[in-house]
Amino acid sequence: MSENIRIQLPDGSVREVAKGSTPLDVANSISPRLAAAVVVARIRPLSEATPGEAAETEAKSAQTEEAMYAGDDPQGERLVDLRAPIQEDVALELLKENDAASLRVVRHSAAHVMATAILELFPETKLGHGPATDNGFFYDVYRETPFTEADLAAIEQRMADVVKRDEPFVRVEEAREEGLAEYAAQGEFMKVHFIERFTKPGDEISLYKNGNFTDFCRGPHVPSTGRVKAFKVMSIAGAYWLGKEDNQQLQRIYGTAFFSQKELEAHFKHLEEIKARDHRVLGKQLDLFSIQEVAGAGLIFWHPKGGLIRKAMEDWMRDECLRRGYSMVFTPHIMKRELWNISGHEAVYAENMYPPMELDDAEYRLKPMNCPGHILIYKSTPKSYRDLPQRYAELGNVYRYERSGTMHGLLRVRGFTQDDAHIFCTRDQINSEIEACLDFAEAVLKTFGFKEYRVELSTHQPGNPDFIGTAEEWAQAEGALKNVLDSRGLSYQTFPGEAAFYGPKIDVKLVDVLGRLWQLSTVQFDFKLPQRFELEYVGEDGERHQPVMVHRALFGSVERFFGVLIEHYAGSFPMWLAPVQVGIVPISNEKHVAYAETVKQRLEAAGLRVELDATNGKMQGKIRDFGLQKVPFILILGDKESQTDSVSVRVRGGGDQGSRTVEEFLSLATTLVNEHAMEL
RNA sequence: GCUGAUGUAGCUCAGUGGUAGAGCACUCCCUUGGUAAGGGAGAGGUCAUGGGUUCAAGCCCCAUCAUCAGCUCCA
Repeated sequence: MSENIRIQLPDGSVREVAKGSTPLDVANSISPRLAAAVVVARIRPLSEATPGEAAETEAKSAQTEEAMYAGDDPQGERLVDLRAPIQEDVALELLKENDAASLRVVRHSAAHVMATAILELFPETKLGHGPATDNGFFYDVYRETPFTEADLAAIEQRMADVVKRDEPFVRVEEAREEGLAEYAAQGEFMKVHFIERFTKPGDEISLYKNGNFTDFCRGPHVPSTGRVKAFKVMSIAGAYWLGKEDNQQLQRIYGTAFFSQKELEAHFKHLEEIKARDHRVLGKQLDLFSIQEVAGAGLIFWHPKGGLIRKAMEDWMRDECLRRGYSMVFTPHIMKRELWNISGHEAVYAENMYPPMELDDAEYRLKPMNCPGHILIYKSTPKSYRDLPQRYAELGNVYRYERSGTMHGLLRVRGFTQDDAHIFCTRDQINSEIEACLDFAEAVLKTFGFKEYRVELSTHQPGNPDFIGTAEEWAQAEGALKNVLDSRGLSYQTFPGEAAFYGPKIDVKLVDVLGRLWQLSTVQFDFKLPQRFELEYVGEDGERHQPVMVHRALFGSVERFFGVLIEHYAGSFPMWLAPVQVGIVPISNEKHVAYAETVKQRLEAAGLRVELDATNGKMQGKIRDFGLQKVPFILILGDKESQTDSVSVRVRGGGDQGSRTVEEFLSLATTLVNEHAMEL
């Protein structure tokens, strides 16, 4: 008895096909060319009332194991193989290669192709999991001996063979216990773990086979290995089994795949672009900063040009703090161990701190945070409710021990400068203060040219002793932060267990020009340190009360912010930040240096940062040098200019702009500086 | 901290056991020019550090340090 089901296509048309037909059948019935182009299908059952938009949460968590293996909501839409029989009325989308979901599928299939190749070449290897990632895919494997570069090349070659064989990916269902037994017999301990974790006794588990290779996998996959047309084995790195440091280490082999060689090449070009923006590379090329082996890892030397940029950043920050009612304070770099006992850092933060140093009869420690210092200032005199809020700001140098191997240019260091502030206020003032902090954070992002950002709320993990304080206190603090976010209408994600040990926090992560996310600003609520230090103020009622604290850093770390700025601008800083704003090139040293000197002086008198190249060389070379240094304006000065009190202007990225009088140029340049203009 | 790779001139890199190389940058000389590289000469290296193997080590072995790609952690 043949039963029919209804297939609704994206254009709204409905087809009746025999129950058990596959997406490929449907594609073939439309056109053979479509059937050849389609990669995977997305279906949504029509029978039940289906939620309109359900797919929102998927992207973010796609890399977690749960998301990789847990079944989709059967009511919602899901991706299926082209050969998966359809058993009910569905809305069907046939996804071709241009669909983002297809790319993930082909990458996942590429991971299987790689695993196939690995097992053919190195049969002793045990498989972990092999998901698609944002940029490609990886497969975690376990093997006693490490893979070498040559092994990777061999794997890549063998993958080409597997692709050439064009083996169909076949989905097979089998009893869970059967699968478990087989994998256990083969010593595939990781597969056994995954099956036990992601399926229940009595379940059918799904396996995907291509040729002789079988993998426990949820799918879907492209129809056959031949569809994995452009791929590359990229690199190898260690990864802990299940992400836990005390577990054994696996070898994670990274690769990437695309539908065409052209896209693969474009991807490598994109990687080149990212590399060209790398702040470590630009920091060297533009002579902004260095890290010196002889001084120690993770410690930054700011060179003169980086120093000028830092000064511009800090000047803006200090002015803005004063304008917003902060006081500037300064606290010592080392303080007695006793202080860190009181603050609780000794108890929960010691492993991130430099070891104590003995001085006279006391032990001192380098500060990893500025809060205790600011607290001591607060405590130094009695406070009345009339004094609150007290907002203490400091560009404080802190030192934290970071494990070797974690450092990364300016972005992850051992010594850095926090634009740190602590606000001591009454409970009534919490909302307005946190709100003001968020407003300040937005001003920072806007001023420095970032248009997009994300807000994250980090809360504690109940029962975890690393978080000091009672459940009530945490509930109150987390409630306060949520209130502010909600009342400001900000959308945010919540991360349980990510709070600082003394209180919950709001993090603002910015999105740079390449769409990358950076953790910078943080606003943290703290009820605990005021208790530990027994802070008080005298209220209107004449009684003693305890203030609460807000910790806030907006650059986060001046070093990290600088690193992000370098990459965001690719070293082409806007006028107000550029270390050299104007480069002057005399056409002939003999004839034009004198005039060039006078122009330089006039520009400098107006506060501009000017460099005159009077070295022996041709003007073309000097223009090139300033160009490579990404100087915003280059002025060419020759006979014509000296006779008319003018300058010939070249603008970064725009070439020759013709002549202006010195006055005209001066007013243009100073306006760009004063307005913090992003464009030249 | 862990896995893998790397460390040679200021920078980018070549150099597979037998007297350390290139380009750029630098110094000097010639050249004095019209919008992204004129020409010539010179100087510059404890081959990351410390051990070891060898008649002989930049090269092979061990350890340490640093860097890179990740894991873990984080501002």
